[in-house]
Amino acid sequence: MATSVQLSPGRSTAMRKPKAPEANRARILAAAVAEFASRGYDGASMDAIAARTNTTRAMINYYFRGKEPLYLAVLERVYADIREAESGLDVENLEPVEAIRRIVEFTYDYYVDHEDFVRLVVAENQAKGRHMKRSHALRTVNRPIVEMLGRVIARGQARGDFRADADPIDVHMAIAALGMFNVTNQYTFGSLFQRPMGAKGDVDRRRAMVADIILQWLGPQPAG
Amino acid sequence: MATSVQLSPGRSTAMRKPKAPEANRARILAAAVAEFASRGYDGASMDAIAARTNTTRAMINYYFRGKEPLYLAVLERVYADIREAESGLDVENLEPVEAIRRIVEFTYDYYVDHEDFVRLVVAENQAKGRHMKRSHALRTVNRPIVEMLGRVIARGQARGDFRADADPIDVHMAIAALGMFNVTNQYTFGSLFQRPMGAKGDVDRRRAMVADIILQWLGPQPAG
DNA sequence: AGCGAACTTAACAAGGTCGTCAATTCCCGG
DNA sequence: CCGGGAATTGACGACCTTGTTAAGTTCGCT
Repeated sequence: MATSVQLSPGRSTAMRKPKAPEANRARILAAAVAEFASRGYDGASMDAIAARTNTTRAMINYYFRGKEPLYLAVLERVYADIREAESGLDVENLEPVEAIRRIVEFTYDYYVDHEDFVRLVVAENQAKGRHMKRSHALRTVNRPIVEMLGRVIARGQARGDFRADADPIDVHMAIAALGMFNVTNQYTFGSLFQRPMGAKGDVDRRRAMVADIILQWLGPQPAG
Repeated sequence: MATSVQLSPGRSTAMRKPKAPEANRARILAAAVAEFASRGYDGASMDAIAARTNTTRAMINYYFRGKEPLYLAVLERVYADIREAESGLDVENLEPVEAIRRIVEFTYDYYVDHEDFVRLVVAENQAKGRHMKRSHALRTVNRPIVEMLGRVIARGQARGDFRADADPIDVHMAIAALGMFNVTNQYTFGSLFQRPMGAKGDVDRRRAMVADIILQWLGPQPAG
């Protein structure tokens, strides 16, 4: 909408902080995360982001260089966040089965608690990874968690807990698929029998269910 | 005011269409499916749809009543398609384990072969089911497949093939989650180790994998 | 204090989108 | 042949979007 805000010079704006370079940047980025996650790339409006931050569209273009670079910064930000959260996982000292269970539960909870992240990932996939291709940093985000899984699986195989042909990437994919579906498809799927999903659903039960599915599958005996 | 799909009131052999009303309607709808699936609701352009059909935007608004009603018609169309395809599944005469395997394989293949459907479902979920709520027909689309699953699972439980607490909705959710993930997340996930997914991935291997996961989970012994 | 640079604001221009309306063509039945 | 209504066209108006630019403000440093 046409911003027809007329304010006398020296009134309310005078009380504003003199300078806030990095703080403003961070605030804009946070608002952009919310807006892009909520409305997608096309649906998101620079004015809406500006409105969330008490700044103007021109200022956003001053800090970032436009809509697309801002969106890329958003993607890199949320991916960096989950990577850091994953790094806090300490599973090397757990027995393989418990380690897998912890990884599954962490991943499941992270998706439930960070719906913005999930929505951004989905949006980027809907865009066929168009923007992601331009960021080299986003190419290897999944590697740490897969390597962690690989070490745990190898330990489990050495003990005979897991089947010999278990593949870390397949396992990660199954975990992510089952964990994300609750969040991503909660509207079309939840309409079925009014069964709530996502954060409002039966989180505890479903989290245990996903862990059971993965562990049953990883078990030593191949499919009969 | 017959705004909805109202055909000729009586079936008369002599009655003929003045021009090409239904043919154009169908062509517009098909183009709209492709455009909405490709670019999402906001990203889709009515002019682009018109361009795909050698017609004009005004004509689309003549047949349908605007962008949103058209989008709803698209949703109802693709959901009707999958429901009809599912109805062709004949699993009542199969043994429970084989029946589950067939259902999984059908669902998996349908997603791979109908990426448009999957993308539309994802888009609608990203929109928080905004448009879907207005269509009463879309409220019960998942019911047939879940009921089919319920009958198969009940048979399997009676034989002792499946665990007693298996829930059809949970099973359907797991199948859908694993099947959709390949298609929906192929870009962000496929970038990992350049492992192709979706229709270009190792379809046969992954399809069998999903069936194994489901059947292992359904197996009679609970998680040990 | 004064200067340069960072920061902020308001306004503009170009482009794109959608829905509608009056006018026109086309076909069919009388 | 001709009226009438369905089908189709072109054009208009209102709205929203983004990026830029020129002017103003504030700050840090010398």
